[in-house]
Amino acid sequence: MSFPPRYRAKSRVDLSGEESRAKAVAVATELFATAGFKGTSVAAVAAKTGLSQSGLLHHFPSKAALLAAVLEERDRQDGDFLTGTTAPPLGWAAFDSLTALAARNSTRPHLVGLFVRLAAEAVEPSHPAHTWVQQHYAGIRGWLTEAVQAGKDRGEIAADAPVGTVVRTTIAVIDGLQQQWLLQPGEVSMTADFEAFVGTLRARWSIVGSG
Amino acid sequence: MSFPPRYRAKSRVDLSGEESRAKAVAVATELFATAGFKGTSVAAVAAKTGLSQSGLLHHFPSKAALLAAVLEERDRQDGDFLTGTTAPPLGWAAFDSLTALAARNSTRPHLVGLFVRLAAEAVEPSHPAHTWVQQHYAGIRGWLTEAVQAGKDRGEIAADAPVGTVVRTTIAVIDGLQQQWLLQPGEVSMTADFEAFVGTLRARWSIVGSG
DNA sequence: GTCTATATTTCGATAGAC
DNA sequence: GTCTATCGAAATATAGAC
Repeated sequence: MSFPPRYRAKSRVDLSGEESRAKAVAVATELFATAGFKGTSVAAVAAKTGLSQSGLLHHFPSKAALLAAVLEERDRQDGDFLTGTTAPPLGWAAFDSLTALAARNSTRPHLVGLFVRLAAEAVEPSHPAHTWVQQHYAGIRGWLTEAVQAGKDRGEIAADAPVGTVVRTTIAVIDGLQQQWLLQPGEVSMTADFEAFVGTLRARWSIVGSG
Repeated sequence: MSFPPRYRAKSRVDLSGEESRAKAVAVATELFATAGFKGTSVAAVAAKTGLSQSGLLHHFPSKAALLAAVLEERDRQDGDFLTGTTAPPLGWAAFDSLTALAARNSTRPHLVGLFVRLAAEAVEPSHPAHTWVQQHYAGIRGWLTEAVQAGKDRGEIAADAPVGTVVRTTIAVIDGLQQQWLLQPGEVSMTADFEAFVGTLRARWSIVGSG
């Protein structure tokens, strides 16, 4: 038999509290992904977490703070994939990494839904996720731009390939396929379609013998 | 000097009422485009229209009915462009029509924002615009699929071109470029980027001498 | 056709007990 | 850390006068 909570040593981490918080973030991710930020109430997150509304707001001072925690967690899960500590892939290898990312996302509809919903909502500068969305796009744009430029430098990608257009179009394909995938679950393969798109890019801009 | 309204002939169309309704639809389009459906209040639409909330709800029994009117008007403005009475363009000409549509949309941020916002929101089956969004995608998918297939039949597009993938990717590029265009106003040309994308498709799937 | 007034929920957030 | 209770604001929608 263990001591009741109030007799625990002060230095002990309150795991139960941490778990509640983590569960709330997971629940909020799911609800934000399906109903959006505006369309999700704090009460709904609390109920599905198994807390009262006040109990939830003990961990997050406001709804916006809850969103911030959700985005932070998303970045933590996804961040290492493209911008991790390992050297970023360059040239066509970067597109292969994006294909792998598409395959990975195909198993995580919640994170895809979260991004699609928030990217659309947060177009407005006043939206609490606006800065995050802008930074997300700036990040992947910069990452891919460097990869394409490096591909040119090493003679893998044609020197006259329009870097900006290729980068923007590639990002557009990923985003657009996600939208269709969410709308037609099971009928679309983001991975296969993106792979085919990369194939057309290679056919157009590869330097023969290196692609 | 004209008679006061109550003495007008009964059969006369009340233009002032029609105008209020039309203005409300225009205002709602703008607000739905920027703040989304969930994020826009009936009161906000009424205020910007110059009506009281009840005055607005006289024309539309509910907020969902207002949305329906907005979508109907959007379809009316856009419908004739791709699916009009004229014969639909076939083969590569269909992609040129899409380029023209991109150019046209570049002058109408409200309608682009409306679509991007609603397409993301209405992924959920319970959203009042869900059916509309699904029908919109089904429509453009069918339209483009027929065009590509016809391009094959007339020997314009390679017989081994993957129709479904080309169609889905093309739609994805349009949607994705719209998202980036909304997020980076002025820094992106949807038209130029889409045109370049069509160029890569042509380079890959054109039958020499006919593209 | 438009208004004022109001009914009814639901929202985000706070106060204070345990 | 979690709860009950509650506040104030904002939401959709309705009733009835003009």
